[in-house]
Amino acid sequence: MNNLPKPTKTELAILNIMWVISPATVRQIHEEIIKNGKTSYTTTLKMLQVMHQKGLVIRNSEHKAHIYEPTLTKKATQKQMLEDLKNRLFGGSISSLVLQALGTNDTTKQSELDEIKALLDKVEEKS
Amino acid sequence: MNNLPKPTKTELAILNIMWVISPATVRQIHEEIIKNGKTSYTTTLKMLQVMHQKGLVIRNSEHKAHIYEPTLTKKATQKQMLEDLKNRLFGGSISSLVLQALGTNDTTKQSELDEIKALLDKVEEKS
DNA sequence: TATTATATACGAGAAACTTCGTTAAATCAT
DNA sequence: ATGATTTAACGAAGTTTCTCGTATATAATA
Repeated sequence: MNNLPKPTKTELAILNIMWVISPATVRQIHEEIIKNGKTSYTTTLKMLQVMHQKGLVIRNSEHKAHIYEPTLTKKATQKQMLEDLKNRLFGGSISSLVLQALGTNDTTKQSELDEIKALLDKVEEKS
Repeated sequence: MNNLPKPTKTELAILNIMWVISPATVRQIHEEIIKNGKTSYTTTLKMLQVMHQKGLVIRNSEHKAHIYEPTLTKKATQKQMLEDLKNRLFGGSISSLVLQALGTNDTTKQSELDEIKALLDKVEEKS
């Protein structure tokens, strides 16, 4: 169980960058951000300060340029947000969510299908 | 392709009620809402007015008490929000999302597993 | 050491979301 | 018809989220 708030839209965009390049300075993160659109450096800085305040990222302040890192892994965040969506829109049923997800999609690779099947078998064994 | 904004947290809570009892008046929807927590009637009314403004609900104003209904079905909204989550947190890969969802969960019913498998086979045939 | 560059902190404004009170109109009951 | 009830409309205040400028401190460099 984690206690952290769900990241907002903008926070999630920043986390996505951090999961690739962190640990990183604000400058490094900001360089990535401005590849898709204008933003001030101080905007990025403020976002990270707020995220730190919320506990979404941890930081090392030993040096002048602080080093930031996500508190949760990408996988843990995926789990958290799937859980949230499941509860708020799928009546708490993960299989309902999965069914809808599979039904929606029409371009799943064979290798991925196999992976899903394998996982299904594993889940099945446990019951 | 639909053009509607993603419903906010509170809007989604209202939509969940409407998918069960709509078409419905503000009063009817509000009665459901106050079953879990206090809210003023005018708050519910305002939410519905804003949702109508955004196109999330349609309404019939022939009578004094307007009749509201969601614009999209629950299924269409599920699809929309899964699509959004997929793009923002799963690099656009639905199978990655499904794998994570199945891995997270440990209480899937056998009947649901069978349903998922059947759907997988169907998806597979199309390739 | 003095100047310049780079970083953090902070506050304030803009924008989106949520809540609620007041007003006025329509409907109902007496 | 008159008064009470129910409803919609509206504006405004409270919250959260996002953006940015200014001030200040630290580090680099000339």
